[in-house]
Amino acid sequence: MKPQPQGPETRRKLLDAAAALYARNGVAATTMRDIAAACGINAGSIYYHFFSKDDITQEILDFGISCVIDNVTGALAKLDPDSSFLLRFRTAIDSHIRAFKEFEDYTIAHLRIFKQVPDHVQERNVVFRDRYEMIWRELLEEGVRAGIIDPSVNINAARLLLLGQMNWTIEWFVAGRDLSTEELVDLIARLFLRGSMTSTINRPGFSEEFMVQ
Amino acid sequence: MKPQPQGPETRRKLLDAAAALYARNGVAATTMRDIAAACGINAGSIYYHFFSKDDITQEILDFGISCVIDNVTGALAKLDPDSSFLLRFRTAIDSHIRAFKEFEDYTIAHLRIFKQVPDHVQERNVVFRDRYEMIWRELLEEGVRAGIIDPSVNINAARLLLLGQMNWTIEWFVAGRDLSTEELVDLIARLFLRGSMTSTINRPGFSEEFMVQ
DNA sequence: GTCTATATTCAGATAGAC
DNA sequence: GTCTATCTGAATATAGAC
Repeated sequence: MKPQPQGPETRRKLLDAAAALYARNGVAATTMRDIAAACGINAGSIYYHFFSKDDITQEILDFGISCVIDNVTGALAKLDPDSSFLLRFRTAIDSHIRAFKEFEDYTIAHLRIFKQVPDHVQERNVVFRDRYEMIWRELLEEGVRAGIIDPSVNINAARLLLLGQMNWTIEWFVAGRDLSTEELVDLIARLFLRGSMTSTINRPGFSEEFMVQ
Repeated sequence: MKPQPQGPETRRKLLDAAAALYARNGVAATTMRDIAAACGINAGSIYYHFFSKDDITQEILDFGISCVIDNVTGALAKLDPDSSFLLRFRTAIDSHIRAFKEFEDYTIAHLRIFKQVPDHVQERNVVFRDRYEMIWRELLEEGVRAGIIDPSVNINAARLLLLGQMNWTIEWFVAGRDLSTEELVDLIARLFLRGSMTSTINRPGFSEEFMVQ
């Protein structure tokens, strides 16, 4: 079953509407009246479903990351237990990008508003963020153990660069416009693993010469 | 001379204060009273220097990208005219990352608030954004012509991935904490050009096998 | 479970004194 | 060039009817 925020119909419609508005305009610029209007009810009625605006914000942030965790974890779990690191890596990228698309109002809201919400809301959400980082930390360590990723690479920084690159795709990627989702996933995996150089240049030994100032 | 927003002292102090507040809290959550208080004046006095809040926002967005353009353009111009693509590429990354740090209130504000400002403010700012993308477009095309970047790589998408990766560093990179700026720049250049694989695996021919599902 | 009505606070912006 | 004072609209949240 497709994951979704908890609760009855109207409550979920309110969250969906709020997520879309947050993603587009930010939290402070989104009013309770806007959220209510998008669901055809009045602002006062929201308070039957939620304690406060922060309460709504919290739920959107939490779902915006946990839906990605579930999608990536699920995709990796479905793989053959002894599938290669390369397949697992590509699967993780693929399920990350597809989750961002499938739940885009929540995931975009999550990324765009995180730094602009009250501290106590951020703090509760960090638990999810840490859990997600751990998935990627373990995956990259697996790549090092498998002899694929060079141990000389700072994999903490590399992980943050990789995730940042994927997160930023929400700002420009529109599936099927110039690029299919599959092509995007392939390119991200390729750049991270093999880079962009031609095969003839990208040979053992070149690493020592190529960065000399 | 270090670039900075135009105008007399108080005006610049107001912009500096507004940029810092925008970067931290977003536009809508930043009040004219907040900005004024950070400069030790009253809210009404701001209107001697600016027409409106949007006027301030526009100037912060425009400077937040033009300072990066100036820094990168300047760094590339200082290079020997026949320096290698590899040096020019690393220099561009280096000057981008350093400009983001040097003008961080403006650059972070730019990236965080862009999608949340009125359309007419965004539209005026897009001129600068396009100019910056052009610098990188030409640089990557130069890499293809030099035989360094594989022509099979979609360089439009690769450019957006690279810039996105660098932009996202504002969310996690603190110079000197786990990583120096130079190490970050090296890693970004390395991953984009050579990837993360070990030299023994990353040989010609491997490209055909490694991505099979 | 949603309504109307409203209390309270605070936003952006203006006017005119100094 | 900055001040004080204030207009006007709009925000979150509450209360009680239905």
